[in-house]
Amino acid sequence: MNSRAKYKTKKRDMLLEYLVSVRGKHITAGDVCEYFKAQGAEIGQSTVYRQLESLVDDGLIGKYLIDGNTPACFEFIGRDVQHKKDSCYHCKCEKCGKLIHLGGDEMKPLQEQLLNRYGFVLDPNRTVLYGLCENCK
Amino acid sequence: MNSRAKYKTKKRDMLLEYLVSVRGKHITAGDVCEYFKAQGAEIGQSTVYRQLESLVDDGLIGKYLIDGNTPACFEFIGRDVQHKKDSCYHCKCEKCGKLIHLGGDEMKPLQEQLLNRYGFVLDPNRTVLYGLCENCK
DNA sequence: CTAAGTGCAAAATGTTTGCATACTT
DNA sequence: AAGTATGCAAACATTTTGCACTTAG
Repeated sequence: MNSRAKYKTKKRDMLLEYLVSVRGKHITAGDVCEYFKAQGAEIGQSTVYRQLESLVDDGLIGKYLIDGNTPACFEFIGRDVQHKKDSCYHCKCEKCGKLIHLGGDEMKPLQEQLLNRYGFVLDPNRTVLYGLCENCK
Repeated sequence: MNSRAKYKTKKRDMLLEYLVSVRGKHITAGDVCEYFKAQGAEIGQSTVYRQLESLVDDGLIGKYLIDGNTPACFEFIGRDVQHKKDSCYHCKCEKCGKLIHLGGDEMKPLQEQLLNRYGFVLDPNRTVLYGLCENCK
């Protein structure tokens, strides 16, 4: 939780580049390891975990927790503050596991209401809306 | 996800009773084990996990995830539909743990929007809005 | 040269599972 | 009696850590 990058390293760049290339998808630490292993350009798993954490701290990627039995997911956010503010709440179907990404605008009213009424600031990264999707309900 | 109780057992009752007695608090599987160990009335950890899961499936308790490095939390919800309706959604502060209970009306707009736009039905018992409270932000 | 990053293997953590035994109905 | 619950120990999966080595600045 306090691992800002100080050096610009090759592995870090590769990692970020990969996350950018799959922008919009949810990627686990395992996915990352697998991907690079397949490329022949292996990155040690400790490095993967440490750099992912660091990228989160630097605000370049987001970390999402869908449920307890699923590994943490990471996703490129962007470098521009604009985009960050709005990014990504998620709905998860309790039955089939389907994920729905929400645009920031969809949560904005609730966000503001909670702020005004309780002084509560919603955290997009930790908040998952559970329920049943179209097909499962 | 499919472990409804078929028998009424002593251990299950003890577990539920405990959850009721600490109603409003978030309890982990570890907390449960510890508590009963301290009582001398030990319950095996597999039983704790299995019964907690079963109680969730039966809708008597809720399961919440604070973050990836923290174990899953459980909390008594209630047996009566009445109470369920009222207890609805809640916000939890990631820092101090403070819980804010929301009235159903506060979530209604979002609920309806998700339904209309995605056919997604929110589950109040399973959904926790995480963020920072007034004092912690 | 110094501080930071890397990789390995080992540990820590939280949760699940196989199986023999005990309990509910 | 038949089916379920329990407890143990072992298995699992994910993530973290200690330490020697390498690399960036």
